[in-house]
Amino acid sequence: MSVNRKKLIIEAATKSFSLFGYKATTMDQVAKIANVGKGTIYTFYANKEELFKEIVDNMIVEMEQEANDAINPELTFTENLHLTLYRLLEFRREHQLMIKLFQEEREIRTPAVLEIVEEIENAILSFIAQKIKIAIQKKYIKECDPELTAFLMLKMYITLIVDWERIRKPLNKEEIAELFDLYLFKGLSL
Amino acid sequence: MSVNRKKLIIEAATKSFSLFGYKATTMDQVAKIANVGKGTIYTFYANKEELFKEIVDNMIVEMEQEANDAINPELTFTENLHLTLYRLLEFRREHQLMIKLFQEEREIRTPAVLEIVEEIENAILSFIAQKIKIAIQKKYIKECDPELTAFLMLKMYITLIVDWERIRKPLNKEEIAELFDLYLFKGLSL
DNA sequence: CAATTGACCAAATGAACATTTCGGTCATTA
DNA sequence: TAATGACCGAAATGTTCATTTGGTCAATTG
Repeated sequence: MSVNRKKLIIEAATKSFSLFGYKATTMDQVAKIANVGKGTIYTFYANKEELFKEIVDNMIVEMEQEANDAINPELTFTENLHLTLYRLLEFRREHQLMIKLFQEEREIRTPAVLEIVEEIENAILSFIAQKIKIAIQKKYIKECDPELTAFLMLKMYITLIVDWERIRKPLNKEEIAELFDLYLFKGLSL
Repeated sequence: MSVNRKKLIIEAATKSFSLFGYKATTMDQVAKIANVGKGTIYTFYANKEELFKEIVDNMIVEMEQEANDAINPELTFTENLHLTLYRLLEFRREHQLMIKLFQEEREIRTPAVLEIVEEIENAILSFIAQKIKIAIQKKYIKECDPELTAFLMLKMYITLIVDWERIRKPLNKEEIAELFDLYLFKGLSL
């Protein structure tokens, strides 16, 4: 074997999906970028969707590493949670593939992309839920449903960062941290 | 004047928009239901969109009455807030026009409907923001940005009722009240 | 004469058909 | 035996044309 063709294909596919999204990426294109015959792709992956899934799964693994790296054991749970979520959202903003996918999800609604975006959301959710479970065990926070809490946290974060930006001026890192802390942890009641 | 033609037109249009949505409602249809010449509609409204706006504005007024009726001065601010939001969401679920509009917003994306749905959301938001301002003044809750808080509350409520229902079993009225109270008012910190 | 009407028009819509694109196969090749 | 790219059919896309529909206005009505 002269070169690792599978690796070439993965690299080419990652590049193309990131640049053009799922729908606009053709198998011919991937084959061409990878300098590989189109049929070769089908010796490794049964179809376009499977190839896509491989690329996205790689990305999810990277995301989890990214998130874990953000955690600093010397800081409080709240601070760490915020750092982690923020890192994930920054990651999303930076990461070409992520951006293309979320765009494609709302604009084009390709079924394969809808499915995958849901998978990504689930990966993020179970990651957060995991951390919440530990926090409850260690009595850092009140007793609560970890999954529902994770869900609410993610939605709230997205609301603060993405949705609010659409109608008012965007909030910076510190403001978001403060608000997140006020609303979810301290609570509004006096 | 034998009959109030404007009233006939409003009733016919309300019926048709509620039943078929904005796009699927034709001016011929409205004229026919109202037993009125099509041209007569144009003596009262410049175009279809204006007629639509009249109908929706009526609905918003009804919604505000509905919400205000839900308020019971003997209950706490938190309880009242919950009752109000819940009533609004129930209202939305019950009200034909509201349902059709929200459907049309995500499925057909008629520009006129997108605009109007935004207007409805704004009406709800300023209503909540109003109540929050009073609550801050009266020291019922902590100092905070009323608009952002209203925005977050609405999104959180929708998350709990609509979004969560899509992935897990739906929450009932009491559960939602409890969660809303836990997360937003009491806070998670110990 | 003021209010009302519906035939009429231009623009938007969508059905039907033609054309192109693209995922996936497989006979051929190295 | 691994790799390839010409080829196939289905699905997406583009095109044409008949129908629908928002809006106008001359005729009509009371």
